[in-house]
Amino acid sequence: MNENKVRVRFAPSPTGHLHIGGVRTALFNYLFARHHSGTFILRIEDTDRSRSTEESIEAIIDGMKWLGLEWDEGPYRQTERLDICRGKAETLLKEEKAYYCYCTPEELEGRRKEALASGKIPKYDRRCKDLKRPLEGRPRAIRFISSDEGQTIVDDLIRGRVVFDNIQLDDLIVLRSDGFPTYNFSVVVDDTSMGITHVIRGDDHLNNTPRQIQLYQALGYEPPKFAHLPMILGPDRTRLSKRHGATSVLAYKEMGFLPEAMLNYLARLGWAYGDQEIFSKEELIEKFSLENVGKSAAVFNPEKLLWLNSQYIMNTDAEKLAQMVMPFLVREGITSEGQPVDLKWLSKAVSTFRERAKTLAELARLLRYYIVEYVEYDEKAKTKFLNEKSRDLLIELKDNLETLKDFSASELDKTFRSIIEKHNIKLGALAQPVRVAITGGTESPGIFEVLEIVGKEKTIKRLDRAIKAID
RNA sequence: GGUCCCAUCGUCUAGAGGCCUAGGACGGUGCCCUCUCAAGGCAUAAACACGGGUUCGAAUCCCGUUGGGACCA
Repeated sequence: MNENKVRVRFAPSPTGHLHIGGVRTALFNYLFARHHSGTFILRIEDTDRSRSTEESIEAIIDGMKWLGLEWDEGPYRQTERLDICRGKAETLLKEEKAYYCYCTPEELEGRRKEALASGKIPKYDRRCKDLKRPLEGRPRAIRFISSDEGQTIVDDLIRGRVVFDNIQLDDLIVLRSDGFPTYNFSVVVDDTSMGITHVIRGDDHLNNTPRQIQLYQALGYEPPKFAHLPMILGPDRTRLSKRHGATSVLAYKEMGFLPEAMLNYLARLGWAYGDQEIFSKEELIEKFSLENVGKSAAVFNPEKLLWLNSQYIMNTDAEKLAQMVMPFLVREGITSEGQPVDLKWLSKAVSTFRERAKTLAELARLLRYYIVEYVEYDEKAKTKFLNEKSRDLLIELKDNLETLKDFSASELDKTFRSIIEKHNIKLGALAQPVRVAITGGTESPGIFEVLEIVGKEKTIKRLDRAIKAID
C-alpha cells in the first residue's frame, strides 16, 4: 500500500555471542523503524556454515528479547533462502553478467600473497572469463563481472557522498564452488527480496557497498538507502573485541545491568540529542534520527554505563527491583533456590540501597546482612568500634531496645537520641559501633532504617554477639 | 601495500561561519549536606591534532600534513 514504508533489518552472523557493536546496530535499526512506523526484520546471516552455530542463534534471540528489541518479521535464515541466491546467480550467468571461474581458493590465495609480496595490488586477473569451454572435472564458482570504467557513488545517509573508482573493484565471486553464495551476494539478494529500504549497518561494510550497488544494478533493482554507523572501539582505540573484556550483551545481563540502561548507553554512543543524557525507549524512538548520528568511532566506556545503570536503578520502583534482584541473591549464595522471601519486606530492604547499588549483582551483595543469620566483622571496623569505649553504650542500647514495642525507624531514632543526650555524645559515637555490630562493617544506609529492616529479634541477637565479642 | 572513512576536554558529546571567554555528561579533585557509605548540591582542572588558504570574521568551508580506524572477495 505505502510504497515509502520503511523496512530495515538487523542481519547478524551467528558465529559467537551477540556483542555490543551488533546490539548498537540492531538498536539503531529498531529506532529508525519505530520512528518511521516501519518494519524491523531479524535475519540470521548463517551462510558461513562452518562457523555458524545454533547456540549463537539462540544467544542472539535471547539478547534481543532481553533488550526488548522486538522484531516484526523473522528470524529468517539465510540458509533457508539459498535457492533464491542460486537462481539469481544463474540469471546473472544467463545474462552474461557473470562467468564460471575454475580457480581454486588455494590458487587464489597463493596469487594474492604473491601480489602482496611483490607490492602489487591483489586483483583477480579474469583468467577464466573468456574460457572457450568448461574445464571438466574441476569445481567451479560463479564470478560477477564488475565494471572497469566510471565510478560507483554511495550517497550515504551518515557519511554523505562517497565515490569509488570502479577500476579498483575486481570480479567478485557470487556463488562459491560448494554452491553457497558469498556474503556480498546473499545480502543483496536477501535485501532485495525482502524489500529492504534502508541498510543501516557498521562502518566496516562501507567498502563493500560499491560492489553491492553494482549487484543491485545487474539484478535490475534500485539500491536501498545506505547508512554506515561508526564503529565502537575499545580503550586502545581498536575495534571492540574480547580482548577488551565483556563484549557479549548477555554478559551484561549477568552482571546486573538493566536493559533500558544498556539501550540508553548504546544510543548515546554515536548519537546525541543536544545535552540530554537519559532517554526512555519511547523518547529514543521519538527523537532518533540518522541525521544526528556522528561520523567518528566511539570508545566504549564502562564507567558511564555503570553510572547510567545506577540512574535507572534509582528510578525503578522497589517492588520491581526486588523481583529483579531475586535471581542475583541466589547466584550470590545469599538465598537458595525456592526459598521463600517476603517480597514486601525485600522491597523495603531494596529501597535502602537504590541509591547505593550500580548493578543488580551489587544490590544483591549489599542485601546480604539483611538476610543472613550472622555477619562477619570487618577486622578494622571491629577494632575501631567494638571495644571498651562502646561496650557499655551497646549494653544500654540493647536494654532499651528489648523493651521497645514499635521497632520502627522513628522510634529507634528517639531511643538513640535519648542515649546520646544522656551521655552528651555525638550520634556517630553510638551509631558506628551499632553499625559494625549489625552489618559487620562501617558503611550502610541510615542506621535506623537498617535496624528496622533487620528486625528486633536479629538486632538484639547481633548486639549480644557484639558485646560478647568485646569481652 | 591499495582503497575508503574519521579527527572538539582522559571518555561520550553539543556546536550546521559571528550567539564560543567552546556548553553538557561520565570519570577526577575540592567544598557543602551528614550517624557511616551513597545519593544530592556547589565549585574546579581538562579539548577545537598541525600547517596553509577562503572570509571583515573559522571549532565550523577548502587543501595539505600527521595520527587513528576499517575493508581487501
